[in-house]
Amino acid sequence: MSQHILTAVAWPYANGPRHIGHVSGFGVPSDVFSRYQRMAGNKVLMVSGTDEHGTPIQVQADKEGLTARQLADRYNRVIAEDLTGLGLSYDLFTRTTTGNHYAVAQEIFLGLYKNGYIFPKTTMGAISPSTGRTLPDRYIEGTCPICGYDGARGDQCDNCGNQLDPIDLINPKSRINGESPAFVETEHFMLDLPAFSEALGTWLQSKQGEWRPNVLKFSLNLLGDLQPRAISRDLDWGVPIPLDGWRDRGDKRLYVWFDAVIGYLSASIEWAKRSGDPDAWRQWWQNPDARGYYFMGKDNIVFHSEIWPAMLLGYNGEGARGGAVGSLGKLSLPSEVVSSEFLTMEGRKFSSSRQIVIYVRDFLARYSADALRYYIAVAGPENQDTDFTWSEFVNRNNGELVAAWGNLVNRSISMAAKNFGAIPEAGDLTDADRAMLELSRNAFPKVGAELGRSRFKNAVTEAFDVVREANKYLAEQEPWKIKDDPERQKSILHVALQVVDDAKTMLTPFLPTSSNKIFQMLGGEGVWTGMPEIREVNEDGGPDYPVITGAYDEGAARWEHRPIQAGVPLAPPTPLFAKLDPKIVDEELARLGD
RNA sequence: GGGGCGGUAGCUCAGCCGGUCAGAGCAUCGGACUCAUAAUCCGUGGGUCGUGGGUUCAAGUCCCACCCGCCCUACCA
Repeated sequence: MSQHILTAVAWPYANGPRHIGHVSGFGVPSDVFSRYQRMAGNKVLMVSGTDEHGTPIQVQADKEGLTARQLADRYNRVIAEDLTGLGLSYDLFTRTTTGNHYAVAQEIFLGLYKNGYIFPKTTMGAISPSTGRTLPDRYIEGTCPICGYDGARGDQCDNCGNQLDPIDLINPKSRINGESPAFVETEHFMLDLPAFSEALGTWLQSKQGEWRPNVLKFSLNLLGDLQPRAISRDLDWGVPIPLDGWRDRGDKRLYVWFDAVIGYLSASIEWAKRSGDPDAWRQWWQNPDARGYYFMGKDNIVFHSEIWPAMLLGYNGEGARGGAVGSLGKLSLPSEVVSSEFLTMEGRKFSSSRQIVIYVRDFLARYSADALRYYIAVAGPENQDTDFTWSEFVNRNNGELVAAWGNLVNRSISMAAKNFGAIPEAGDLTDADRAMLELSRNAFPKVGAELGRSRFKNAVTEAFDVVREANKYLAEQEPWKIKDDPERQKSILHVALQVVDDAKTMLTPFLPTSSNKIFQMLGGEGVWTGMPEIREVNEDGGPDYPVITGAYDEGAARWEHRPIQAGVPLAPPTPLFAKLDPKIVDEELARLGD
């Protein structure tokens, strides 16, 4: 019954703090999913970390006079704090610059190499003459050979829209330092993706009807046109290539995406080591009954539905060339790739450089994590691009979180506390009482089913139906009017509090902080649902680094109706959610750049 | 250029295999109520479902073309 569920969450790139667009795609959905699965009794392993290699981090570090490692250290911590502040329940949120990650990435490379799925090839590529580093196409600009536009990038001309090869640009210049790029022959390792097209096709076909159709169609379509893909770069920042003659070279590293996707596995292994059972990760990666769910924004689909599965197939010896299973043993492919669309900001794309952005930490400094989590769950880019507006945020917060849900909790507990000082006993139940209780209990399987298939909007809507029904029930029963019949009053309030408790349970994946408070208000002892914490760790006495982890299994939260106990003392409640002054809309809009 | 997704009430969005699918929440307007953070409850108006064709007894729902937005297009991550 209990299943092992791997929640693999996209790795944020450590070149800046995260904004709410980032966390709406991978962060909140993956956490809602994981919290639900834990409550449903499954064994969840939720892993991620910061992705810290690659050219952009090196470039930014150079600009700031730091080493790449120093820059990565800074943003690794900032991002860990952002995600912890949101209450994202990672079992381990680590980073790609650990010795463990290097070792696992190299092991996967070697497994693929031994099976013949990685081969060397000499290609022409642009490098920066002064540093010898790969100059990615997008870092080169010049005059478009087709339309004559001056600001064309190496990969594409923004003016005429044509795709370009940087070697064809007239007067190519590096966008990093203005120098002319050198086009040189350079040897790289290629991942033989065409060798997996058949195996990938079979695998993807088996997901028909299970995955969100946009992800599946997109992925199937790519199969016809798979090309070998370079998985190394001319760069000194990254995971060394684990082959004789290459290992010690300062100028060749694995391509950042190749090592980043391996992070799901290396983080699982690191988690197992830290848990005291170094083999514990195998339950999620090698048990055929385990399920792996990968959460990301739509721009990452190809890496999770094509490249990472191909790497796993190759490591398992399951591509067209066959081969042996690697020394870690056979590894499971994703069960589902859950992709979000994009969030826009007041009708425009998020842009850090143009200040069209709201960073998670700034948001959390002024508003609560639950308010943001609720907004993302109910109005986020689950199936299509959606727009974040401050006025919509205030409306949702004040009208739904505060007025409908917060007020239901407040009015119910307040009335019971004032009149009885405790959870009252229920007497004889009327049809209306029973109907209310039944509606609430019946919502558990309905909301749970939606959560299990990552339909978060449907889930939160179903849960809120219970809230609305409860407000309606109170309006109809009018317990405040029947002071002369305390027994009837007790029954009504008992029912109301029971429904509050049920709704609190069903909203826990979305609103963990406030659900913990309600649990305590109703006399619960200990922790209801665990919250993440940052812990300083190291590897074999090396430098400390922060990880996110938590004791989520210690919480009492279960996905089930929990009878409340009559007689538990109740104190007058304090409001759960802050009502927002509509003036903040203009204040926040003034903070955005134009 | 090629591929994918989206374009549904003022706003944010649901609508799987074609036939109570023209919806929800908020906002508007009218009423009720006072336990509660002036919260809640009842009622109400509002959409030629991007445009133009087509298939069908029947189409937001299938097909074609076009327009707009977003993503990918393999050296951004």
